[in-house]
Amino acid sequence: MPPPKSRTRRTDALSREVVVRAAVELLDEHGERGLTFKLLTERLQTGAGAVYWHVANKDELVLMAADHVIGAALAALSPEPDGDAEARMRALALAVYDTLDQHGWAAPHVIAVHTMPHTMGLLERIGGLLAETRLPAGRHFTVATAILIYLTSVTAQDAGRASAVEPGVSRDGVLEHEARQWAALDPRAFPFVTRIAADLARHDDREQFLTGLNLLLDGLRAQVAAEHDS
Amino acid sequence: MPPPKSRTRRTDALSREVVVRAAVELLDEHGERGLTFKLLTERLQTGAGAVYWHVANKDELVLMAADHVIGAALAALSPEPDGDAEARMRALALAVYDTLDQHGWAAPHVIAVHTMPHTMGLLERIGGLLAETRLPAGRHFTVATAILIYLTSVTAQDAGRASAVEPGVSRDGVLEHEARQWAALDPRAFPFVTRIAADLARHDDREQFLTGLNLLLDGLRAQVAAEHDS
DNA sequence: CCTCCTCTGGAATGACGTTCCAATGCTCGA
DNA sequence: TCGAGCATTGGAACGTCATTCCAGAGGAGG
Repeated sequence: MPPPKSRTRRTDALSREVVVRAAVELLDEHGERGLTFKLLTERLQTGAGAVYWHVANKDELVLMAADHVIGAALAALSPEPDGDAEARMRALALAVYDTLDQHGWAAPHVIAVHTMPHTMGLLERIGGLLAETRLPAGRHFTVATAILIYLTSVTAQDAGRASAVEPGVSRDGVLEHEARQWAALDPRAFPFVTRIAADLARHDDREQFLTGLNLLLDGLRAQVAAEHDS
Repeated sequence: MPPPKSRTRRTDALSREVVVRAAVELLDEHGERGLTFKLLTERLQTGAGAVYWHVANKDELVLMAADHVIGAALAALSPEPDGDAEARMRALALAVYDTLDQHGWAAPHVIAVHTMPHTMGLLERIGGLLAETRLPAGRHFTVATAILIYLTSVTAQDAGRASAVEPGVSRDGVLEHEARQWAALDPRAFPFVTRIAADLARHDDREQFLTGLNLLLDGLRAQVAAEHDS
């Protein structure tokens, strides 16, 4: 135990890294709303001023925490799996999906700024796979960002449902309730929504993510083929 | 002018509708962070208690404001345009994109809950167009929600960049700064990102949205064709 | 040993969302 | 026409939070 009371320099030095890691822990435990400087300083056994010496403000802290999570996901993935570019794209996307699903607060922040180091690493991975296809280079930017956006935002959507309200209701509970609302609509005004209400209650988030991703990848393949024909 | 001072019932009655409309105004003017009950009660010439009589809390208010915006966008679109289902899908998506682009705060909330009345209206429109294609009914739910999610989340991304910091920097300024950061990376570690850095500065959000949407629609057409072959 | 400079802890501040409550006038039955 | 009850209002009060401020403590370098 380091000297406990005196207003002195600590041996277990504070640092950006330490603060961010503690923030990730608290975000995982309590969600974005539950991350407060009170909790953070308690866990770090320090005061607000010390934390503010290392990070500019709460926004920046959350941003760095989200980037930290993406970095961990990419690091855990390092050995490139086998298969063609499309299969590896799917594997990459699913790995990131699973990570963001575990850290429900992170997804909305991943693409908030384009210059977070690990977000750029993720985009680099996507782009590297894209470069293996015969998609014209002029479209690489658009397609890569479309995939990145789809990935992060669908996850944000799924995770938001999971952690919307703290305890009491499960993800399934929310879905069932929403599905009942859909089913109760007037079928003449809402023929489509009433028809698919059951699908909402039954669907699996991860599987649906994959279906949408396949839609994107099929579109990509179709565009490559069309380009090649003409 | 109604009686100005006495703590009395007003002739220009408060109502959910009035409160939500005022909230939309303030959100447009000051963004989500700038919407406070102080500003709201000042504009409505009332007190906090009166507002809380009509809405449960700030979260619900923002949700209703976002739904209000979607409702306005759908209403302005009512006459169905010509063309096949795919063309009309594009027109619908672009109209909603433009509306959400004008109300930068709204997009993240549109799909936060599946039971907002006008969100369901939007899904109904998408589904109606989907039903005209030969996509098997079993996939309608997944594809429709994939399109809805793409629509709202790309808009959220674009709008976030526009209104991230209040004044001082334009959308172009942010993009240019981000592009410079990309270009400054080590090309050996980030061959892809450095190569497309110029595209980031040059790209048009709306056009890119359309490209991604076309990717989805091409994928849809390819899947329909494949289904029909087998 | 003295002097910056880095880093720390906690007190103080101001803004905000939300709750509470006394007061008011409309509505409706008598 | 009158009174009771109820929907509605305005604002004061409260607790929480992010952020700022500051007085100091150690280490590094002269």
